[in-house]
Amino acid sequence: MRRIVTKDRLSEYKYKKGVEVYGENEPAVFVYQVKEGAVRSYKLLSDGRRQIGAFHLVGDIFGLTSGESHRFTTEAVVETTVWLVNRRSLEARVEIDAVLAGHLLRLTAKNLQHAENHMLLLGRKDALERVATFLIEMDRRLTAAGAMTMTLPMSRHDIADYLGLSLETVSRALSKLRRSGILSFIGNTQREITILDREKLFALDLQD
Amino acid sequence: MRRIVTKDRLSEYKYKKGVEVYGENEPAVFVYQVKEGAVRSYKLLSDGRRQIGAFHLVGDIFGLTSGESHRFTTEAVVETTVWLVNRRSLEARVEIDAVLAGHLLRLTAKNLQHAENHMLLLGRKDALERVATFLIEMDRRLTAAGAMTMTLPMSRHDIADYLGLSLETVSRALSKLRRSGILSFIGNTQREITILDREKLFALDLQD
DNA sequence: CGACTGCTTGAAGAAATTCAATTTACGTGG
DNA sequence: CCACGTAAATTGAATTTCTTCAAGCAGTCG
Repeated sequence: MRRIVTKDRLSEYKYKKGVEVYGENEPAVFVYQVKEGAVRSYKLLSDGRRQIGAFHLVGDIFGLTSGESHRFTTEAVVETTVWLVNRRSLEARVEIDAVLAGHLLRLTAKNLQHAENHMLLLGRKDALERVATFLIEMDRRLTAAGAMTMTLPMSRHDIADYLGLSLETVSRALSKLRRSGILSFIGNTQREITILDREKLFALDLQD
Repeated sequence: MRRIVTKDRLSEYKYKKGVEVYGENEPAVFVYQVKEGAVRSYKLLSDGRRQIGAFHLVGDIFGLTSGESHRFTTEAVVETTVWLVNRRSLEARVEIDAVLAGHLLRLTAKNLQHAENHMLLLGRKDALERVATFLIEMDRRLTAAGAMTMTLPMSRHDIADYLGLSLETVSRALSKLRRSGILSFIGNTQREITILDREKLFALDLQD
């Protein structure tokens, strides 16, 4: 796994399940990379409605912002270990290291691209399409090479708030995909999933 | 108005209403700035559903991407004049000009921030809240200082595809805001709007 | 073992979409 | 300059989709 700054002596930090890493509008002091676990980053409306903008999985860098403060709240989805780098020291290094500067720009651009695709999902896809897109994304990001199955770290509630749906609608969509033979739950948990028919799943995820 | 590269001899180009500037997945050759008019940038699903990710108004820079190709299609909303800069020459300049590099990074970060806020709108706000948020955004971006009224360049259909709604729902929300005395249409067009009660409008746009 | 959390499923309700009709504005050509 | 055809917007009614409310079940963790 590529770390943010390999030369640095990186601090490591552990967060228990559900614990906040940083809050929206807090000063951005550190940049983080997930060593183990998963993190959700979200915004809240004043009445409590929540929109998760992204899940950060093993290897992902998060907390990078060009402003002074964070624009999301982030929390550990499960027990999570992160590496962290002081933001100031990173910025200082950017001044002299053009390669690192390029890395950070491409990272921001990658985040932008994800957000752009997610706007299409949230604005124009129906519930089944959203869940299909989600499964394809997670399959790509957390199914080990050659493995048949993935273990979702997040709850139905988290998935719902990522997809702009209610948790019941997510559950119904997953049940529908299971009944139609596209996926199957493994063991006695509902978070271990095998994609049985990738063709059909891709067909539901209408290309843009 | 700050132009992309003031020292350059900038090319100018005109697009008639509805004409495409560039298509999604086309190689990114130019970076653009709106001199006059307005541009919409959008993604399509294969069955024609459209999600507009942003409107680019006078002064805005668009078409900047870190990849090789554009990730949106863009079209002139009305008769539009743009300045354009060759992307390669811009990148070459970035190598030596750290200030310009900083400008571009902050521009990408600004686009990201807009997308992040828009995800919250698309995922969690209801129709009236979306329209209120839209009006506040447009009021900020295109009401001249001191002016009481704004002229929207885009149709109800465009607004709908920006807000993830049907055009009828947008129309009904605007009518509701008019009936409740929050805004008023000027003249015989429905695109000139005066915000009569900013307080009430802001109250509908729940803070995050 | 038992409270609890997470998930599923059903039924009722709400919100937004679709279909449809009408009105109003707009541009073109006679 | 007016008439006509077209495009844009509004409004109502019917329908669809998703949400909310509710009940029940299973797995987990003290």
